Amino acid sequence: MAITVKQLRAFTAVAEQRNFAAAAQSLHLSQPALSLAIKSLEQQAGGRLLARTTRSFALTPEGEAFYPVARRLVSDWSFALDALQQQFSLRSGTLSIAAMPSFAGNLMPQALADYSRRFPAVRVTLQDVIAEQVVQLVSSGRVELGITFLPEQTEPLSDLYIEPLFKDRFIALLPGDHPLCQQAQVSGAELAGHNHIALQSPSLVSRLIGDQLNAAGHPFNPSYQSHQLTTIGGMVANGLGVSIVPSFSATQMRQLGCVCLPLVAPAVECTVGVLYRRRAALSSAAGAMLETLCNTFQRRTVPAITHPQQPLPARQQGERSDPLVQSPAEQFRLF
Amino acid sequence: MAITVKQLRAFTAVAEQRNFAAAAQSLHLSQPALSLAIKSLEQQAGGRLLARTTRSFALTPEGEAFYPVARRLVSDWSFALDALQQQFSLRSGTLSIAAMPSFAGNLMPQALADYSRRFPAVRVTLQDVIAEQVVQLVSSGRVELGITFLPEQTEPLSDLYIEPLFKDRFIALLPGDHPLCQQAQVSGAELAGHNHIALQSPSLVSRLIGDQLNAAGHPFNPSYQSHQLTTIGGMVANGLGVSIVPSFSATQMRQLGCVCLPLVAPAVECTVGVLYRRRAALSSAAGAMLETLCNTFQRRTVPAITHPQQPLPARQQGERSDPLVQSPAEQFRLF
DNA sequence: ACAATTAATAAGTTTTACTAATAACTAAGG
DNA sequence: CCTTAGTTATTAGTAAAACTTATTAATTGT
Repeated sequence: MAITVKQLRAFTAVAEQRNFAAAAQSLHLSQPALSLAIKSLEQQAGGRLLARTTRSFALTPEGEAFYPVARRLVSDWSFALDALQQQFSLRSGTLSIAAMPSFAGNLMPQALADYSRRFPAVRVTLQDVIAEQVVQLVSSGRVELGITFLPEQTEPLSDLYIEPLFKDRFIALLPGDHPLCQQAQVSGAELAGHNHIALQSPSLVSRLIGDQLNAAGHPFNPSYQSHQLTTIGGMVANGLGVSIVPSFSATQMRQLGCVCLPLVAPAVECTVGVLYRRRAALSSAAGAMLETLCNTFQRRTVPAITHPQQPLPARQQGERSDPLVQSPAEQFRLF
Repeated sequence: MAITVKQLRAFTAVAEQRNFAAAAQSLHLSQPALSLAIKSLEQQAGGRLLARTTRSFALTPEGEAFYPVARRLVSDWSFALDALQQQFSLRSGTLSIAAMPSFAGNLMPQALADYSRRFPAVRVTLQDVIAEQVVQLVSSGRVELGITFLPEQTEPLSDLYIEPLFKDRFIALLPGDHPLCQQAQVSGAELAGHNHIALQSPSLVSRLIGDQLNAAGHPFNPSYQSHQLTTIGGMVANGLGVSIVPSFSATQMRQLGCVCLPLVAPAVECTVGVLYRRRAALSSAAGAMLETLCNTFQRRTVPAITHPQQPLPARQQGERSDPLVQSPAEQFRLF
């Protein structure tokens, strides 16, 4: 027993059309239903809004005063709820994500292209920041998704969820004129004698590399550091030293004049994954991006993941079957 | 199947209390009902708003974005409908009425006092204008009620409704030192030889007076005219002539120094009534004023009305039994 | 006064909303 | 790892409401 949206719609329709039967039709209602709706509205309001007889029609002074108010209420209502539905159906909205620079520059574009082709109305903000900041941005809630290397075990990822994408095998970066370039691959031992150029250290990535090299008995003491992948590429290309970088930056590195060779003994590997706070709390826009990332990268070369991983069901844009259900197997927590 | 106000209230309550059971209680609902309301809201919106598990609670990004919107919608809704109910229950609102000056100055105050005692929150605007303008203001809709003398028959009152209040017998106005003042009453014949001072002429009132005097065989040719009753009183008091005015201005006239005597042979009578456009189209504020006027004046001295007239049922302020019903006998149309 | 038009009412059915009871799920504690 | 406590979801049954068709009442123009 409260005034409903339907009743206000009924009122505005009748006030506009000045005729119950016509208004009822435009509301897809029978005329008696409309009569009852108006009657109920008037009872709850405490007085008449429509001065109606069978042959004449007018608004009461109260009705006259209330009509624009009702119109406004109804239109605000529709507008707000349309906007909400639009957000869910990805016909609008914004998405903030963060990715480590190597990924943002080399792999992200193809996922972004796919995504924005499917959801052209969603505005995407991509921040390329170093791995540590990716984690920070996600856990502080300033971005919804973060893409970075996943620490192998028991790292301070607090209560973030992860979605592994693929395991990347790092590659050795050599100057074009370096003797090792003649080989088909390079070992940790062969790199040991050279100057190492690393991304800023201490950092997640350089620690990952260092750990794995050290575990194999090779020292890792970078001589130079840079924040930018392109700088590293340039330094290596100009003979300042060698470096170890993710394989997916190979194209970029070759363009800078480096030679890229597989790194073996030890093979330095690291898993790239997506971070987020709570699976259920992802926006539709973020959920769709996560799905796009999985579709694009999870069935990649090395299906390296320890957990059995099945790709997300391809949730189509038009399909609205039941976006609320989600397969529980999709999600798991770190440690 | 549409999003309802109740659902949005449910959403805001849960979002605020972060707990279904508590929110359900504050909404006077059972917890399952609230669950269903939220579920239905989410289904119609197209996605989740609340990221809830049995142990954790959060808003999804969409829910976070929608919460202030929902709050606003709900509060606008409540505000607008409260205002409407207030208007009907006469706890706010405005009322515009017009009355001819003699009534506005002499009788209206007591009705106004009663009204504003009962409905102190209603703002009343009273225009005192000549009879013709009263009719104009009512029929143009610029005031809701008009109080004036009613033309006896078939006058151009277009489609206005009337509520007769009482029949007033006009009185003769004489200078204090006039020989006729010694009499208990004055006849038309006795006034015939004197200068007549009338309200502006041609006007409804002076024509009414003239018609009735002429019908009795007495000439009526006013020598002076004035727009103001007080001016007429002053002129009569100073011996410029005699006049015929409504009896209810007697007090005012005596204060100005005139002598008031009953006018007989012919007794000039005219009915004072309330005009309005459509009974059903009266605002609550106007309806209450009409009722007040009837209560105050209809059971007065001369119950002169031709139509059988029963006073309006005293509709009390607090009583809200059924303000929509109205006894059909209360209303009738002129011609 | 009658016919035509329009709103209100009545009766019956379908749909919706609610409650109580129960199940399912999550996180904490043993 | 299992249990327990606390919380939400589901189910089933019932009460209420909203809707539709058919009918009645009322008003205005002829």
